[in-house]
Amino acid sequence: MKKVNIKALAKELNLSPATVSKALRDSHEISAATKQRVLEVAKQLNYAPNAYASSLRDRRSRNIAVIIPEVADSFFSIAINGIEAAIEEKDYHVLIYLTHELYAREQAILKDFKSGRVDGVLISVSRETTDGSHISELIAEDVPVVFFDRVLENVEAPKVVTDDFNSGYTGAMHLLDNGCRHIAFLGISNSLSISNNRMAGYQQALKDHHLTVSPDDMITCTPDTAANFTAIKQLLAKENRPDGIVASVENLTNTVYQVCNELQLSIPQDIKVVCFSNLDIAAILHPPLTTITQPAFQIGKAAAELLLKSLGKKDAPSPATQIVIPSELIIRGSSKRS
Amino acid sequence: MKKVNIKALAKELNLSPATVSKALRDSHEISAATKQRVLEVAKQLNYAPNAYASSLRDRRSRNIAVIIPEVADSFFSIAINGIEAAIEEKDYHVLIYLTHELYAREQAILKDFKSGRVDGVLISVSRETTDGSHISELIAEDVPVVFFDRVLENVEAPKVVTDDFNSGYTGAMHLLDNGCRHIAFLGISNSLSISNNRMAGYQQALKDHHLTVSPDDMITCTPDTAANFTAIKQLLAKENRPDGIVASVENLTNTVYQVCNELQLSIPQDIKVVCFSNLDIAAILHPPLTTITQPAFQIGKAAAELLLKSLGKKDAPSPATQIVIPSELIIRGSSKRS
DNA sequence: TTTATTTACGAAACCGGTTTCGTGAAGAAG
DNA sequence: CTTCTTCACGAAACCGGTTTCGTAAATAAA
Repeated sequence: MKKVNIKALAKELNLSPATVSKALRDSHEISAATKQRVLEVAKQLNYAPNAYASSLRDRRSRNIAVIIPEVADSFFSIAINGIEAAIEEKDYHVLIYLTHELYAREQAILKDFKSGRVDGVLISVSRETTDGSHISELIAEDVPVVFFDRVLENVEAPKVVTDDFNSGYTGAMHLLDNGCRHIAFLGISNSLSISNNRMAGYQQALKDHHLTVSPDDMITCTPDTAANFTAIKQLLAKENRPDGIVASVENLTNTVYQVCNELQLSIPQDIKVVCFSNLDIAAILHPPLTTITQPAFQIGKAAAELLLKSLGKKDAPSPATQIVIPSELIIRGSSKRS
Repeated sequence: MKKVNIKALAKELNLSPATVSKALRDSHEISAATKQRVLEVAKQLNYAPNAYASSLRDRRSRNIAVIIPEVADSFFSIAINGIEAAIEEKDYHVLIYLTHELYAREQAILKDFKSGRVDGVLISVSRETTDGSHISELIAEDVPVVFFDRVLENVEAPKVVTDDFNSGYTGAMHLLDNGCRHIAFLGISNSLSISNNRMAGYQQALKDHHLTVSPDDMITCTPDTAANFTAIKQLLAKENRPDGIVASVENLTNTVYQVCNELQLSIPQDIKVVCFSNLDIAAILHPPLTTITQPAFQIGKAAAELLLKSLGKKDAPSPATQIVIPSELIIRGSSKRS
């Protein structure tokens, strides 16, 4: 089968490409009879308009990009569903891009978007990202950007986040209430807002309990699982080891449990654990994991809705817009009072 | 900042767009001095070529599509990494599309690809997909397609799969060897090759042990978790309930464990469980889950490599190409002999 | 010195739709 | 019967790069 374009279609119909185009777009200038003829033959010939030609002419692609660090994290996979739910039927395509937590890749992806490849961007930045100039540049080129979850505070764009400070506070407070007196915090970055805010909440909880915050108890984890294992093991093997852990991302769960296993520390007797996580199987872990569950779907949806508004150009949200959707502490066995 | 296109750039340089274009593409017809000038001014003006214009002219987009049912499944999220690893540096973009297990959506996505939006497609079909005409039509339009994991046998296109029959056989055999005599199978579709092949392997294992295969013990699960819960609960609440379960996809793990929990059946004493899964946290479940782990990364990578070859048009793989990469049984607590 | 070749660049066509503008014909208004 | 609209459609420009082809100038070969 050959490529049947609008010209071929027009020839078949003995009409001009202009007329065919208008008929397909249901223009009022075309008679009902002609429209029907065109539609019929188009279907019969299996005509599919070239998306790039339209994009070129319209100067818009009807594509929006979702940039996330990784897809193997239930927060992001659920957030994507929220995004798609908002975009649904809006005649936009959702393109998913993964940075694999690499700043260089994030830069490269955004750079490519300056060319008009997408009409808007939803982004959750990588762990490595500290500088937001690549994002600001994109915004300067009139490509609307909306942050979700992992935001850069100093870039002027709408943001949708959860209440990271409160969540960190609540998580640590929960452990304190259950008897912990020496709590460690596992972050994923020194620059990332979510990590810092969650840590700040954790610190505040300690302070409110008149406990000192020790830098040794705050570890910054990396995407390297083996390295995290070593670091956490070192932390928990210390003489004066923590009796509680607040882990700031889902992917640390496995490592924490493995280390405890290896060190023969039993959860929650020896050490209690709270983890930011959206995994539904948290409930069937050994022991079931107490989680701070983020409203992933709602965050994705809200962010997409903001972006759609920005695209509408009608009532574009202010760059200062910040939507905060609270997380929920779900108490399970891993933090049970002994 | 305005959109700076090649014309504006040419004007700034006092050159023609043709010359600028050639300079940017490092054509031999352009002098080194001019090339450098162009490059400098292009960078200075922040010039980014319009991807759609190039695609239109070249009649290729340098995009490839990955179509999967869901991203919240570690098989697929890992497979994506494999795909990206193969595509890396090949100057192609990877676009991820989700069908959410809906045939209608799969059709809609593929239909859109007839327009030349992507140069090739990697697909793992939805549960609902039985008819492959939407895929055949795409192939007929000269868009190369490669199946991975969830393939349609009767569509002529290269395929990359794991040894589903053997895996089902091995999983069931493992349970039988550990004392099970009444094993149930949880599938996800009556038409999907992976589900059927895994089930066939399971059946063969039973036959080899001279056990009868009962239709009542083979459940077809849906994307509806609640419904699955009910069905599995019904199965396990029967008087003559199974003493072993082979679950054909990762997402069933949670439900199976939850049902056992609710029915107070302990794993593995009362019932042993094997599940197809790539979850690394299988090891920290309660009890640790025996899995059949698919080579997700390798499958993704191999599929992408086949597609790249198809795009090359040089040594395109035969449509009959079928690569089989074996899965691995990882024995853990959930199937331990009592 | 003449001819052949190479070099470096520009004009214009092209990819495939969309849209503006113009026009002939039919129908309505005067 | 004339004038004004409305209707239905086509020619051509356009979106932004890329490529073919042509050409003037510079250089090399004869």
